Amino acid sequence: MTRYGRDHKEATRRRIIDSAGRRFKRDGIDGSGIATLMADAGLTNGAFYAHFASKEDLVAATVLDQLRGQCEQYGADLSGHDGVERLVREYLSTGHRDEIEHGCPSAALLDEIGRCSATTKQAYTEGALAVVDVIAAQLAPDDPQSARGKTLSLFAMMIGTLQLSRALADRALADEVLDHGLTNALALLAADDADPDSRP
Amino acid sequence: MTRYGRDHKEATRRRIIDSAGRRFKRDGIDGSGIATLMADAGLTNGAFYAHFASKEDLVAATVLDQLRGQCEQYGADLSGHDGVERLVREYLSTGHRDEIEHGCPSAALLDEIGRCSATTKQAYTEGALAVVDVIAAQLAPDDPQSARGKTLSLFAMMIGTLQLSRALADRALADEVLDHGLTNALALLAADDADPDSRP
DNA sequence: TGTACATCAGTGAACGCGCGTTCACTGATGTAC
DNA sequence: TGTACATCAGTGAACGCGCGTTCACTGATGTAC
Repeated sequence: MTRYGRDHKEATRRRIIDSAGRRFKRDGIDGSGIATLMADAGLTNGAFYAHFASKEDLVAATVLDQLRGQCEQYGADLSGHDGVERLVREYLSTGHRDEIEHGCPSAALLDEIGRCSATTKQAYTEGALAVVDVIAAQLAPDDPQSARGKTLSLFAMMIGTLQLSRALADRALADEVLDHGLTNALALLAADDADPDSRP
Repeated sequence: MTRYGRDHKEATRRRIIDSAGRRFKRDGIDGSGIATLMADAGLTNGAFYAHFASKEDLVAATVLDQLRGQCEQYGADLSGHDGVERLVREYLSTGHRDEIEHGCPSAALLDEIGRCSATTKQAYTEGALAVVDVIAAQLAPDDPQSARGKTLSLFAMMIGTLQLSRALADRALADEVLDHGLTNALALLAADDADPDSRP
């Protein structure tokens, strides 16, 4: 039927999205041009529009794909008890901070995503909720919805902490940010949040 | 001596930095061109290099200026007891989220700053530390240094929360993120962090 | 089995445009006499 | 007080380049006979 094997084109599209994920996280969305993105995938610029309607279209597809990959990875990492604590420790590590292109897409791109089209923000919303649900399901297997608020805050805190650690020019201070972030993230995790309105 | 008044040029430089702060926060650093930045200040592109050595030079100056402005603003807002709590409530409000160009530069630009030159990251480091110190001094007037870790985490959490709220396409969910973020930020603020190593 | 044809993923040059940067020039101003 | 000159902040056109996008074309493949 198709001359290149049934899913040759689908595989190429996947290859573009995979390498674009790494490139976007490394150089930013605005900082990554079509020619570079295609060269990363071993192709030339002209082939791009056989796979995507526009750069924005690739951005939305890549953001969603990155977050789905994060879901799968976290789903595997979270097995066993203490799963979330291990995840938090891994997230707020110097290794994660220094390997941007293999790390969390939210930490690498969140403020840029806030400036993207509605379509991209919808893709982000869908993907981020899926990530949050994976974590919440581990925190409260009986009622994941009850843990969503805490999980959203934990997620936001980890993102901000990693970005801050990456933006600081002073290595010792950057490490200190991760350290304190870990302490406070674990405290948030351990906190009893039964009565959120009992503040003075 | 100088024909345009003693500080005419200095005033123009300030005008460029002020409007660049707003433009960068709105459109991103990569998303703001020299011609646009100069037009914002009521000038043409050619005059740019009489004030700055390069775009990076402007970026570094603007980042530092934005953070110093934040210091002054917070210094004023923090007066009186409950100052930090009021600051957190203001920061995690829908008003702050929806007024990016007048808001926190870290929330608008932090992941982009992480990709900037060492010079810009040094400017960011200096400015961010000053902001953190203003808050820490309010939390622990007798020993600000002791509150720095907690303040860094609070700052990171607020940045991540605002970015997340801005990136979500679902208004109700975005508001929920701010709500839970506020609850958990206030909990972090109220927490007794005397023994950070007493985790199970 | 061998040849003619249809398919279509990918090529590479070109489009107009805005980027960061440079530079010869303008023209309003303050100074000197 | 009036004129000639020096200063220099700002202008606007131009530089080469990379951007996102378009399109006529290539050439490897599978199908038909």
